[in-house]
Amino acid sequence: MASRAKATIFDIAREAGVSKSTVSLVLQGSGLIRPETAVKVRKAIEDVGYVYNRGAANLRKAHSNVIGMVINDLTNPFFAELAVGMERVFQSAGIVPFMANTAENPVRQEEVLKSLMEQGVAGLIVSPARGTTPGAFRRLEMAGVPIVFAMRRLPESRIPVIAPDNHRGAYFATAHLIGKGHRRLAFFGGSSDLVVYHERVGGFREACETLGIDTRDMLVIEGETSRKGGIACLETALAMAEPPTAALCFNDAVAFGVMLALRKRGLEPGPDFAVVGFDDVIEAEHYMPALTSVAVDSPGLGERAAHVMLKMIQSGTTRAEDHIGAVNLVIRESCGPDRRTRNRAAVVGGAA
Amino acid sequence: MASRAKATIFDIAREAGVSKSTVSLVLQGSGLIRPETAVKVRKAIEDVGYVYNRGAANLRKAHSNVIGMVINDLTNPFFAELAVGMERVFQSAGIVPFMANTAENPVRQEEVLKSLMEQGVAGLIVSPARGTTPGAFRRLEMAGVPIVFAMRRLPESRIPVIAPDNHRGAYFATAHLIGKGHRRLAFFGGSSDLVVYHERVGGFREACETLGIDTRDMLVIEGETSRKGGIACLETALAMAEPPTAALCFNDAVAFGVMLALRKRGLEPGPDFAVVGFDDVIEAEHYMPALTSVAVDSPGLGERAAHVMLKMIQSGTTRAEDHIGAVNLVIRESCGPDRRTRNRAAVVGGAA
DNA sequence: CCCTATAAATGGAACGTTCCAATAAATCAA
DNA sequence: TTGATTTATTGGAACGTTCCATTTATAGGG
Repeated sequence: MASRAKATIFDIAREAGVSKSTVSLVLQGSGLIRPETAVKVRKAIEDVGYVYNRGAANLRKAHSNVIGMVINDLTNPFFAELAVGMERVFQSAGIVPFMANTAENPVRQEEVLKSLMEQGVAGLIVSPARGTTPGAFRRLEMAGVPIVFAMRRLPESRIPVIAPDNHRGAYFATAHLIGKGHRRLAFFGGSSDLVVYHERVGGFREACETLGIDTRDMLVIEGETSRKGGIACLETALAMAEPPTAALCFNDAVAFGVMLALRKRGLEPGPDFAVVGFDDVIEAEHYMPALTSVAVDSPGLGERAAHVMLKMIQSGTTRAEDHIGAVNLVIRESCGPDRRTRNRAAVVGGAA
Repeated sequence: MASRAKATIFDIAREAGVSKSTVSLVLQGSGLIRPETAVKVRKAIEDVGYVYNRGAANLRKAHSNVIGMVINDLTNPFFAELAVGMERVFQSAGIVPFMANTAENPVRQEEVLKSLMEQGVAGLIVSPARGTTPGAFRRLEMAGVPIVFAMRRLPESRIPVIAPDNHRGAYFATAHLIGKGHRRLAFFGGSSDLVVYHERVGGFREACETLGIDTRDMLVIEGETSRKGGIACLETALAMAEPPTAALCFNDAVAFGVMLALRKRGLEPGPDFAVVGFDDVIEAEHYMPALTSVAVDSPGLGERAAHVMLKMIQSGTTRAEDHIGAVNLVIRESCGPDRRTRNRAAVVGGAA
């Protein structure tokens, strides 16, 4: 019986022979209602095809149960997994989060945030777009909306962050390369407008310095964080007078690009040039050769971010502790000619 | 200056020395307001840190500008791209769509749909989860919410569908294999609870029959639509007395699995066993060997779906034409030992 | 049988907007 | 000057809910 105009609690009330207040109480599962009455009301709800108007409710209720997840790049499986991790915990909390993609575009991000604010979100988990200005979240903060950053942080912000231990991951990976005997190393890809970049390069530098690599033997080449960027980085590096023999890549996409470019030049990734990735996406394991990479557990970080968010909402605060997630260097076949570990994946590292 | 209680149009009105109605008009960009007044109001809006309450507005306005996109699997880049295509269109229409992931779970999907309805969506684009029951969208339809299916359809539904020409794509791919001289062919992966599966298998069958392949020489093996599924299919096939020499795979993930399993057995994908994928995800091009696959242009389909949705909303209808998108067989290196086309990508086909 | 305590149900105001009808001010034609 | 017309602005009701303060019914104690 689809009536054109949508039914309200008044229609249900009439149908069930009670008052609108009673219907409201039933809707909220209040124990104040006599069970038989509740049954009667629920039947009426079913009969008239009623759909709850959350907008109207929120008008009165102070806060909504809507949580927004703002992701910088959904086509990157890495971030998609982050989103999925968050969804999992919200689901079990009975909340349906809304996702929006910013496609690494700060302007787009602005629109998305505005829209979510207007929608009256109870909280926001954000993986900020590259180039986000420090003031982008001012309005949200002013409005007292709880915010959590995931995977990425902003330079000078007091908003809590859930992110992997980039520094340590880069350190482990670099140490691994040095342990394989490499003495001239490169860091490929990424750009300095990302805090993550500085953390990873920082880990790379610290490992080099600590383990006795000369400053002139460490090479940092910025580039796109994509296959294309990886290809470009390798070209640049190999064009040098004294090229590096190994590279830590900003992420796995860059690493795939590097391997592709090596092949194109007739070089074999691994024996001829060692490459390590970062993020450990699913493809890393299935690549030829399988890519050694720093695993960051993005679904786990997503879950963590969601938990922090729920706690913030529950306690009505806008502050929370940062959380730096453990990383693991997953050793596969792409780095160094060490035949002992060839064809066998091993795990070392494991940060606090 | 962030006042704890959020500002309303009344606060702005007081601040600017006008009435709430004037503020409302300014907010809607009405031309009825004297420009100087509008300026004054806009300044007040800025000063008090006002955020528009869309929920309250929708209460009055009949319909919201919220559009929901319900995706069955966001970690699959194929569907993520679909979503991105849709977003692009909505963005340029000034709409921020909300995405939700159902993770191929009909129960989850039910929750998501309910939540979106309560939120008062103006329209819904859905890639339904596997195993969705025919009645899952009844309430939405009753409520008169415009719905479009993308990529997937439901068996007996009158909801408009935007999907690739699966039948023709499978036909082209199969014809290509037969053209390479293969005479015993398999279809790998997928399961019959998906309409897409029947379309693709249908195309495969038709090509075989039309081009003179004996029925006993065409093999259909169901399986998971993942790498793992592909591996399993190949094992099954090669264990047969008279194994096939080529396979069309349900999607690229299955194809990757098949290639992996071939390698593990010391066989070279291409020369030793031809494999064709479906969907043409980005990795297909970069794989070793590069995968021949049926390209379906998912962002394009997403855009199309979004356009159809906008038109439905605009015209207040709940009906629209189906749209079957063109497909292209992108020939790379993974099928058949034909050296002439080796290392060169070529495009054939191109459906209406 | 009355008074009080408890349980169940209810009416009204409020939430922040939009939109219509109405008013006030300014302009114009005669 | 007067009435008609146009231009800007405004108050009030309505949207669908929640929640508080009441009311009504039911039971218990003396």
